[in-house]
Amino acid sequence: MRVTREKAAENRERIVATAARLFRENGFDGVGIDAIMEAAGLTHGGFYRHFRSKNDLAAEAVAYGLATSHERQAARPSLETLVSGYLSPEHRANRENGCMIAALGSDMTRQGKKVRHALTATVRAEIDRLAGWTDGSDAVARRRRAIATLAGMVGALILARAVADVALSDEILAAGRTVYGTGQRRKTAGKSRRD
Amino acid sequence: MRVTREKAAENRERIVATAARLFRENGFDGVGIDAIMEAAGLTHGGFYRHFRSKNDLAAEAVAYGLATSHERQAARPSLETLVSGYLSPEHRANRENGCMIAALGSDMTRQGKKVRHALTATVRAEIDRLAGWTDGSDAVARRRRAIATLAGMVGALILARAVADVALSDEILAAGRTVYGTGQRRKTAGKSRRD
DNA sequence: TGTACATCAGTGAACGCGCGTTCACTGATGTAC
DNA sequence: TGTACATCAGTGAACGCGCGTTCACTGATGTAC
Repeated sequence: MRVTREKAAENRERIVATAARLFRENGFDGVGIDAIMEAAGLTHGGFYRHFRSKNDLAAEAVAYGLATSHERQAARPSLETLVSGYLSPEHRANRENGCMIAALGSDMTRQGKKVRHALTATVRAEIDRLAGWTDGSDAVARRRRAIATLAGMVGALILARAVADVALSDEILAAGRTVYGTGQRRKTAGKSRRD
Repeated sequence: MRVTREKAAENRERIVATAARLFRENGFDGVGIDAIMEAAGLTHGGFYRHFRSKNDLAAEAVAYGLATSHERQAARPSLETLVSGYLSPEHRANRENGCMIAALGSDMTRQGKKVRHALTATVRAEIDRLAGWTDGSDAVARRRRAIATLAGMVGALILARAVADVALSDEILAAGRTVYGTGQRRKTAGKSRRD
C-alpha cells in the first residue's frame, strides 16, 4: 500500500495539523496516537514512518500551531481589532483552532527544548508586532507595554475559559478588550494597515 | 494497622496538600496515585479509604491550592508588593508552591465542575481585592482595571515560565511588575494595610 | 476500669485497561537496466 | 517505453509497561457491656 512521495508528505502534514488541533482541545495527555491518526484518516501503525515518538510529534505540532495562529493574527489591521478578535467569545469557544499559548500555556513549561524554543521565537515576534502598534517616543516603554498587553491577552483568555460562570467570563473578555485594546494611544489606522 | 481518627484526618490532609504540590509541578497526568501517596509517607493501597477517585482528589487539591495561595496573597500590604512578589524570579521558580491558576490554568478548562467552581470563587475574590487597591471614582472602571491586572499577572507568569530564554523571561517579569504594580494610581499605604 | 468484639486505616499483591511502540506483511511506487 | 526488482507508506495484530482501581488481610483503635 505504498503511496506517492507527494501523498506521503501530505499525510504527514495532515497528521501534524490534526495533532495541533487535538492537543489544543484535549491537552498533550488527553489524546492518543490512535485518535490522532484516525482523525487524520489513517491507521495508527503507520505513525512511526513519520515520527520518532509522540513527543517528536508534539514538538512539531506546537511549532505548527504557533506559526499558523501567529500568522492569522498578522492579518489584523489594528491593535484594536487584534485584541477584540483575540478576546472574543468565538475565540474563547474555539480552543482547538485558537491561540496555542492560551490553550497549552501552562503545559509548555514541562515540554522539551524544541517546543519551548518555538514558543520563545513566537513570543518575541508577537512582542515586536505589538510594540510597533504601541505609541510613545520611549522605545523601552513601548516594549514594556507590548509585553504587558501580550501577557494580559493570554491571561484573560485563559481565565475566561477556566471560569465556570458565563457572566464573569464575558466580563473578563470585555475588560481585556477595553484595557488592552484601547488602553493605550493608537497609531493612526493608515500607518499600520497592511497591503 | 488502624490509626487514630485524628491521625487519619491528618493523613488525609497531607495527601491533599501533597497532591496540590505535585499536580502544580507535574500536571494532573504527570503524577500518579502511587507517587502522591509515597510522597505523603503512605502506600498507594490506602488511597481509596480517603477518596473515591483520582479525579475527586484533583478537585480537592485544586480547591486547597487555590485557597492557600490566595490566602498567602492576602498578607501583602500593597498592590505593589503583591505584584512584585507574584512576578518575582522566586515565584517563577517555585511552581509547586506558587499560584495554582498559573501552574494549571490551561488545564482547568478540562476539569470537572468542582474544580472550576472553586476557581471561579477564587477569581472573584481576587478581582475584588485588586479592585479595592485600584484608585478612581468610577467603580466600573476600577473593576475593569482589576480584572486586567489579574489577567496580566497570570499571563506574565505563564509566559515567563514557558519561554526558553532567561533574559526574555526576566524582561517579561519586569515589564509586568512595572505596568501592573505601578501602572495605576495607588491608594495610600495606610488605607489598605491590614491589622 | 477491664474485657471482648467490631471497625476500619493502612498494606501489598493483583487485576485490567489504555496507550505508546514494535513487527510481519501488503502492494503500489520508484528505479535500474 | 517496457520489464524486473527494490523500496517503503500504510495496515492491523500484538507486546508490554504504567497506572488507576480492587481486594484479602492486618492489627491497632473504638465501643459495648
